Amino acid sequence: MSVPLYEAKAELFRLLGHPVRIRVLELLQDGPKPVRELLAAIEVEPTGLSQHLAVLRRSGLVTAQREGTTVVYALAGGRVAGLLRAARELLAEKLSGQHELLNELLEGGEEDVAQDR
Amino acid sequence: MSVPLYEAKAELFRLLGHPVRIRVLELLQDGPKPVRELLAAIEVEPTGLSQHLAVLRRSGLVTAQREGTTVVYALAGGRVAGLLRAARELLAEKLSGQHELLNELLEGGEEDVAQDR
DNA sequence: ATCGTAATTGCGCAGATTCGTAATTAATGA
DNA sequence: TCATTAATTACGAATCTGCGCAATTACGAT
Repeated sequence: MSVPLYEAKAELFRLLGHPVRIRVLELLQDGPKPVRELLAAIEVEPTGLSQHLAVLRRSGLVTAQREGTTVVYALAGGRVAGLLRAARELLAEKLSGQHELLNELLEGGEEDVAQDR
Repeated sequence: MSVPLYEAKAELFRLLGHPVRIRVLELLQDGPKPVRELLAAIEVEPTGLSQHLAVLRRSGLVTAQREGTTVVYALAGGRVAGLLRAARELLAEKLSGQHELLNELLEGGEEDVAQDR
């Protein structure tokens, strides 16, 4: 195999590492949408959106289809939603962890938390 | 909330978007490991590894603990593995999709694939 | 205290990403 | 054909990331 698996994985994550692209994917979870609609929902300029859509298209995460004067985008494959869900769960875990930590601090406990530094 | 959720999600993905960091997380899935061991497994220089470990530490994805002369890293929370698995599945889907496409092309079918440009 | 090893940090440079402006393509209607 | 709107691409400037080298911290042994 010419490209190690972990490189492909890193590449995938790197592609997802932008707010606009995340929002696009989330919006597309509810079904295909024309660019115009994405544009209305995501605070970004047309040219910027196009560029991010191009990234997602090239990577094969979404598909584009011309319909008359507009272009309709859709998720390519069902696994994208699963990945986004996993990310959401991880974030939830992390934030709740911080919440617990905050409580411990407020209660004035002395337990060492031993992290960072 | 000061930071929109989709920004946090994008940030999370961005953190994962590097081969070395992916490999570290994968290795840590089998349990905590000292830096020395990661270093032996990952083809990267000590200073580079440290920098990537620092990124993962700051983001709270891993924890570090000093044990005498070495430092032991571990995954912080079980959801990281789930995220990596989701990524693996997505990649598998994508690659198998390409495989099917290849077959269609070899069979000389005329069906339009309508993707990218 | 000094040395040696493990690991991290500071810093400068090369390369990649992102964003905006301007130019381009595609389709539709006058 | 010409004008208009939707969407994309080209390109340059500003910014961010990753990497290597040198310096630093932390710990244990002599």
